[in-house]
Amino acid sequence: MTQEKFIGELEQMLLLCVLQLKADAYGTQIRSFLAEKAKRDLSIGALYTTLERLEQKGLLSGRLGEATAERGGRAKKYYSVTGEGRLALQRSKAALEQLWQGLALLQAPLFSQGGFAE
Amino acid sequence: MTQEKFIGELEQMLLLCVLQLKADAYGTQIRSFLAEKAKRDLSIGALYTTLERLEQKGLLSGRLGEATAERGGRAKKYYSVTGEGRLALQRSKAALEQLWQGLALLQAPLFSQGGFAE
DNA sequence: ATATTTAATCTACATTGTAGAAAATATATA
DNA sequence: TATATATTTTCTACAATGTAGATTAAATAT
Repeated sequence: MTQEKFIGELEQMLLLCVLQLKADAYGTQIRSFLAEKAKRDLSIGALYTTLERLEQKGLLSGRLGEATAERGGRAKKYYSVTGEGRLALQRSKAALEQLWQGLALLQAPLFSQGGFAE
Repeated sequence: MTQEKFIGELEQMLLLCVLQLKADAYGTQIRSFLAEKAKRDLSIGALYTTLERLEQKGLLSGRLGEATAERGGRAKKYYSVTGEGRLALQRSKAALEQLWQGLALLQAPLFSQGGFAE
């Protein structure tokens, strides 16, 4: 298979969250950020499973933080996006941009349900 | 589950292809279009399976064309994006735009990892 | 010690992505 | 009119990604 693989929709989003959160990108933060910005609520399991896979694929790299919690609690695992992760994001973005090119989705036809107009 | 579902990456792309191709959106065309614009090569099976699912979910609607082939062959199945399909696209786009907000991926850090130059 | 808090891991299953062979259906031609 | 050829879709099976909730881990507070 000569073609490079595309990453999934959620994978894309989590990578972006990590980039946005910079030094503060760990599980719970990422989850809140995604919910706030993208209106996408993930279960704990969905979140960590995907982060773990991203790490295994080499698109994210994680390191354990020391216990600097205010009230207590387990150590955080901080993530950052690798070079390969950034490349993957770029590729996805470029592809989507090509496909959106010239489309005016917000126009009238959007609400004309079922027809074939445009 | 109160949250609306997100559609997959490939689903997104196929919906966009159908929009772009307008009156000429059937399997083989869609496949070529995707390959050309997004550099994403799908097998026949991957293509039709996804189109079928999109139809079942009500994001695409399909109708059989009459046999107007030049040389012969089976009738084409033409697709168009439903109102719901357009909504789904908008939602995906909005979410991704939010997450990309302010990121300058092409800057220096992208090339600071081992061997990912472009 | 024991409760409480914060965060990550584990286990299991559903949905989406992928592939290639097979089938359907038309035209061309011997 | 059989048979080859072309075009396109359907079928079957499996891999990767998405999803959830219970459980575990590890810290602080009482």
